[in-house]
Amino acid sequence: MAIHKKEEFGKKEQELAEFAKALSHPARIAILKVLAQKNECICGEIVDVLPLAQSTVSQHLKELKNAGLVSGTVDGPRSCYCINWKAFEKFTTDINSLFTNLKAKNEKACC
Amino acid sequence: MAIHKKEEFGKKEQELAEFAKALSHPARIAILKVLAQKNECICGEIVDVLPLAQSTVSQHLKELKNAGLVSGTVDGPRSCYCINWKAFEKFTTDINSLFTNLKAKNEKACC
DNA sequence: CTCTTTAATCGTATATTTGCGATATAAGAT
DNA sequence: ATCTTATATCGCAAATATACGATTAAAGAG
Repeated sequence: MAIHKKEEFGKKEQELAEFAKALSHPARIAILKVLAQKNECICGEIVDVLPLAQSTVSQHLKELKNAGLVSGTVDGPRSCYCINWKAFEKFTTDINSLFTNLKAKNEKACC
Repeated sequence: MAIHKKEEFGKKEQELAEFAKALSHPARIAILKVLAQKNECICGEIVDVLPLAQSTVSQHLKELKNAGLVSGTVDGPRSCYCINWKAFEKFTTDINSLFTNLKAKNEKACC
């Protein structure tokens, strides 16, 4: 039991869910916020700002990278990250295309 | 160890993360899609459409309800659910206010 | 009242996430 | 070559999430 059934849903649903999962932890939201504010893509400065160990932050960054929300390059002894704005736009667009345009049709909620 | 530290982040971050978590499973996305399409708020019809057991669907609905994305009322022997569009708007607005307006300032990504 | 239908909840197994310390890796500095 | 600095990765413990069957609860049908 408990074999996860995520694969049995539509591609769009899976994609959106993956994006959402990347945003589903306050630490990752906070990381994105830092990256958005500082234009020069930070790295270990994030560790200083967050209440988490270096290894944990590194893990969160990896997840954001895997989800495509962040890109990172090695810069000498340190790593440089920044937000992938395109992926962000895709995310909000996908949400809207799934729900918000349907909203127009039937605004009158029944409960 | 492994005491979760979600509380140590800002309120906004936590709120956004909670919304995102609710959307972080394809089953819940699929449920919202069904609710958005059928104007009359469905209940067990969702079970027929999804590849999941009744109890599992009920659990997912509960999570959506807890996150405020869905509202439900009892209607005789059955339950009636529908989307809370206001919460949805708040979600997309919050995402935008956190990131998208920052984007305008520094479009030129460095990596 | 009893039976059926519909949905929520409980108990449980398994999978995944979160978090940290320790270790490894990689590059610049001395 | 050695030492430092900056990150990533490994291994583990604890917490959560996912899924299901069984049971419970609640209301309409007979």
